[in-house]
Amino acid sequence: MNYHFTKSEHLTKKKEFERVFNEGKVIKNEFVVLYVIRNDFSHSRIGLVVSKKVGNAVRRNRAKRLLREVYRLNKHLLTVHVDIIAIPRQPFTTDLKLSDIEEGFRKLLLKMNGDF
RNA sequence: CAAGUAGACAAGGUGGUCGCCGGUUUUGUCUGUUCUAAAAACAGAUAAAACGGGAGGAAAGUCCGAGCUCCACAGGACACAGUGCUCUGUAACGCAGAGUCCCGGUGACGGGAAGGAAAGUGCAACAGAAAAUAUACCGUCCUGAAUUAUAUUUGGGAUAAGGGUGAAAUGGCGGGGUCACAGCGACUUAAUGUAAGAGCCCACCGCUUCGGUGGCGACAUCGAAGGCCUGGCAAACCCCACUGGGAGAAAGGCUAAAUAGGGAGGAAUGAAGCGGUCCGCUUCGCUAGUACCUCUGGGUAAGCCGUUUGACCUUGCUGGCAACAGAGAGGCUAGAUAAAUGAUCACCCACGACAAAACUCGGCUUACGGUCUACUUAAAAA
RNA sequence: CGGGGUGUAGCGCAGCUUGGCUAGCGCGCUUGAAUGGGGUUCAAGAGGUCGUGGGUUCAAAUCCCGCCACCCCGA
Repeated sequence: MNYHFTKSEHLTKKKEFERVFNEGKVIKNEFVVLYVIRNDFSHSRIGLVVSKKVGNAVRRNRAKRLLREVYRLNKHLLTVHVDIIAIPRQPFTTDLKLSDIEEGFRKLLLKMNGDF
């Protein structure tokens, strides 16, 4: 099982973000909103968007790290290759632990397998 | 014990598992160069392994000061902005150290944009006669005129010892002293007398000037003289002194890609650099529109360098009250770019606050839980 | 990274230049009058740490300094 998470699995370019936002589908639960679209690579990629409303730089970093970690540990559940943008929702606080959001995130990934 | 003042310190630790960023070494693969080719070497990319590294005291706010880069190796004048007790430190500062003076506190200690009000302009509500002018005004007294008179109105003169307001009224406070020098009011009287009271005199404090002593200096202190003649506000304009050219890492440089070529302007009193104005400097250009230059609009917008060795850190020594400086030895300590330093489990200390680099330093300010050290405590309470 | 602005009554604003007049205006709110009742109208009234902490001054919403929050602009 591959738990690595290298830079080629990040969304980086402004145009890539715009493509996902404009053309992707929206999937969400109580913690996170995902924009998803199929890509042409042999792997999936993810980008993170955290607004200033989440808090100061330390809290925003914490939110990004939690989302990155939950993706890293569960991406093997994906059977399709997609580009994802993840945005934490209002009840997302930095007091959360990984186990609090992991179950919901898995269900969203499994839902993608059926939709794409 | 409590309350308080000043300063210093660390910023959870250890281990396991799964990850992230960049560095060095080794190995593999691919590409390029040298070469006829291979091997080998070098360079680059990529993958794996090993080794060692990976946020702060404020990294924050962006409030000052510098380095660095480009514009003239940043020049002159004006404008504008900032600073404003003294000396020292520093690359520099609006910072720091040591002092002076003033203010606050019982005290340890803390705070102070602390130059100039006889250069000029301005301001001071309400109250008050008056707010900077010692004149006027009110009051009092004498006197002339009008009115039949008490009285009222009005002209002139005298009186500056009355006018009690205000944040502020010609320095403050205490003592002496004056009543035929001038003279307001009170009590008293036939005349008169009595007490209070300013000018006046003296002492002390303050102020100004001069001189002595100490200190690099701010200033302190001692003595003498002057009766004080020019009140307050410059965080009002201003004056004086000093400082400041502008833009900022999206600076700036290189490579790649893209330069279709739309619109406007230009002629020696020209355009741009030059982001307050003028001068000066530099570059380009000067009888014609097609070329050149400038502005505007549109397009491309990927990578590398800058980018971490620096006014650096540690350590003891020397000089200095100190800030700091000097020479010596040792060390290399993040370098990301949709943006790395994390997740989880166990144990321990006994629950960990505020908060994360973005070119780099020196400060300031603000946020914040804890540990330690030194010092202070009048009044009240135990 | 750089530049600018705002904060005053429940809401929207003025006053700040040149410090003092009572911190004012509109809407809203309360009470009363008028109406059979409501609206309109009229009268009276309540409601303010002038964002926050210091400083200058006799006196600060106003001047100066430090913070906080929000908004806008440029590259």
